[in-house]
Amino acid sequence: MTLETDAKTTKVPIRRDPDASRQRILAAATEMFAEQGLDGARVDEIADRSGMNKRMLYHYFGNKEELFGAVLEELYETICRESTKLDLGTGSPPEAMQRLVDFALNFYLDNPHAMTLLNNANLHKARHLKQSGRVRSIHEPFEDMIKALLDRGVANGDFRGGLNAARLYITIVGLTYYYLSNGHTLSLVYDRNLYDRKELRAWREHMHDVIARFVSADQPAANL
Amino acid sequence: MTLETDAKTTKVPIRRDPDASRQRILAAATEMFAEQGLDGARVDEIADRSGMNKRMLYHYFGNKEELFGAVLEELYETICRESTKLDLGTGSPPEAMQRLVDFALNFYLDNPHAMTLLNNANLHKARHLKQSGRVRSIHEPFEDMIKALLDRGVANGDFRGGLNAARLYITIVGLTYYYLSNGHTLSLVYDRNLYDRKELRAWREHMHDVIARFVSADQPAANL
DNA sequence: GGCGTAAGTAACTAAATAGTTATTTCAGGC
DNA sequence: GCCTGAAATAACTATTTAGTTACTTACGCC
Repeated sequence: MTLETDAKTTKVPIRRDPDASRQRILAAATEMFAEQGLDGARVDEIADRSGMNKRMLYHYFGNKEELFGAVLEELYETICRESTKLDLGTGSPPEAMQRLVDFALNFYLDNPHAMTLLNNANLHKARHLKQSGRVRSIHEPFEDMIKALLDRGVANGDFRGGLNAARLYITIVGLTYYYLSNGHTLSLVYDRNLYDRKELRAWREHMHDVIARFVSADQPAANL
Repeated sequence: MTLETDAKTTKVPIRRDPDASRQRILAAATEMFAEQGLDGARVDEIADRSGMNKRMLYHYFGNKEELFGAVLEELYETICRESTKLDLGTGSPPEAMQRLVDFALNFYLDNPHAMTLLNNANLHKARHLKQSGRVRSIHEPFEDMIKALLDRGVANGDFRGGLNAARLYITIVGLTYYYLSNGHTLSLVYDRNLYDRKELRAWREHMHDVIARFVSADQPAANL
């Protein structure tokens, strides 16, 4: 960063920056926990990767478990921040629904960390997140956005009525998440690489198809 | 104590049973790995729980990683064994498809271990299964069964053509798996317990609905 | 019945690992 | 300028952990 003019001194003064230090630790921890899981991750390596002293990790976060909690909370914030960029109020409802599907798939493609982190959170029955309490409020606006889209689609005659926003969302993310998170074992079973471009493109189209048919008020385009 | 034939005085002879010993270790390991993950599980505790000496674990399985591999392989065998019990050749195609969906959901409900084990396998990019090679052959008959069902449904006029068996299967398991595996964080987000009977029943119906609409040749009846 | 091998045991070890202690260094308010 | 508390460091420790060693005990085969 910015350098002082005193190059002649024997000791290079250490520029302090608490916020940046905290953030660097959090970033290194996110990476490590995602790669190795909560128990597989090593505190010493997190410290090394962040370029910070291990003691600082305890200074800012208390202990390994709380650090993991902080990582998860930040993850939910990221999910929320990205989610609200989506404007589902414009375009035709079916087209907006496609954008919602694309958003979910793109998000987890761009944030591969997210899945292993969430898997670990669930392995521990989400106890690291239960303390937070913020999770719910973080999700709410997103939920409302989907509800509004469904209402708009029904009013429009594109979507059928009685659809549940939460179930729709779990469906979309489920299709994304399982494919990507279990892609290694699935690739083994099906003897091909589910992560390559062609396979991913096919899966995206498949998801569009499944969701379109699910919400559609009438026979989905196929062959009528 | 000069009596020599008394069983309880000197020593109780230990009955040996290699197969049973191996199996007990494997069962204890399955439990532990499922609860705590590969890195969270402790070799000493696996030994304790199985009632065996830790040395036996190394005798039968080599080391912790290979033991984990053995657990995963056994899991795939279980999945295969259960799968082939399904007879999708009888009943109407839509009814058989419903049974397939129920099978997936029931399997993961009855084998909660399976999901955390598979999550761990994927966290380590399935490297523990790559050695096995049996995985693919284990899956094949199941794949064929689904293909046959799809063909039957198309011939029947119930299902549309051009459906891909692998994608259908991934879709069904994805809907099951994500809901159950990430139920803890989802329950937090939606502020209700997704594992209770009512929620589970609703999700089962939702899955039937999604799949029925996906495979249907025509407009699926509104509330089948 | 005795003999070789596999099953089983207890106690050990070397390396890791989460968390601490004691101490120094900087930044900003007065 | 200087003083206080937060930021940072290096070296340490008490445990834990996967894996071993050296040994004993039962089973099956001739």
